[in-house]
Amino acid sequence: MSDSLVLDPVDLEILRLLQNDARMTYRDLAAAVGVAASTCLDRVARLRRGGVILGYELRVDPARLGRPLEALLSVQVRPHRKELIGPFVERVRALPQSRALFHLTGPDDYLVHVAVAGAAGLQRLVLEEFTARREVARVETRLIFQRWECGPVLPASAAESRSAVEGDGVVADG
Amino acid sequence: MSDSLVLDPVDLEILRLLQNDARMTYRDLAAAVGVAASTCLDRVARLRRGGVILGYELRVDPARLGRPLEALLSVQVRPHRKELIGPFVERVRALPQSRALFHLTGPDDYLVHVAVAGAAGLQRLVLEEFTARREVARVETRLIFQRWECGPVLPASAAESRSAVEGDGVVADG
DNA sequence: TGTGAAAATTTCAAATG
DNA sequence: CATTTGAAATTTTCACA
Repeated sequence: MSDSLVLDPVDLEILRLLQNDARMTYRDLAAAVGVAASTCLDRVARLRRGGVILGYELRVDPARLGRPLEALLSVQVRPHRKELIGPFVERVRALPQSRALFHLTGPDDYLVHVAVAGAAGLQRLVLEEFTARREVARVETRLIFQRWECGPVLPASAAESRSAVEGDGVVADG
Repeated sequence: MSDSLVLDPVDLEILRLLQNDARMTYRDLAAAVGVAASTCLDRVARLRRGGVILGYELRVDPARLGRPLEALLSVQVRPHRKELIGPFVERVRALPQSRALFHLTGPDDYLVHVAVAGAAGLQRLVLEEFTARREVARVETRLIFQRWECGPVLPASAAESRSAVEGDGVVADG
């Protein structure tokens, strides 16, 4: 858990490949990266100990499990006090429809990603589990038409972090 | 890819366990579920062929990769035509800061989940990659204070799908 | 679906540069 | 001192009962 964990090109390539397919064998990983399998094992163990790798997840299709409709619920929790938000968070996390929960800046404090069987199930969820609660002041429901995954998470480059108003021009695309 | 894939209790338990730890061995899985390892292998292969299991993901900590700040960008794409949104989607997906992209109902068409090095990097990203684009009419930025994972995705029960206004009472919590 | 054996992989201790 | 080698332990995988 040390905060300074130096990642060399081998680590980065391992992370890139494993984010593409987490079940790649150490043997294949080693061949792709150009080191021995045991070195891959060491590196992955170090990345795990260092907190870079948090775990291995199974990606499932909610639609195939009878949840073809996904939505994002923006929820405003009224008196935003610890005594209320603690139970609220735990209750939302325990809902079988919940996939993820975010605490955000802005007027809508929480965002809940849910997967449901259909519009009726969504209505029921919003009315019974959110609107009906005293601590919930407002719920805004938006359906997810489509979702795209993006590339692997890689270390931020120096250029990404530079301020937009200093350094080289802001919108100079010529 | 057949649409009707019957999932028995063994399948469900395998899905539940694998969503908890996708690297569980078939041997351990078999012991936990109470069937032979080869049966687990068969079931997982069937679930994969059936499209229930989409893949295996590595969960990494963006903060450990120099991206301690995450945000959600609500983006309104102005003339919402195919010729514009195709390139927009692909450009956003290719950004190293992007983690996920959603097409939503509502006034803000797209939601982009990003991970950046800090406020300066976020400002630069919003100004240069979104606001500066002709097709982007509006961007609203909300920071993610915290994120919680929820339980595994499991099949929707009949009760979940029932309409809220028919059947047994709506808010009868007595 | 289970059994058991073969193939492949993971994992580790000792050797290497 | 990280990396590789090579072999042992474990796991995956498959043919057949």
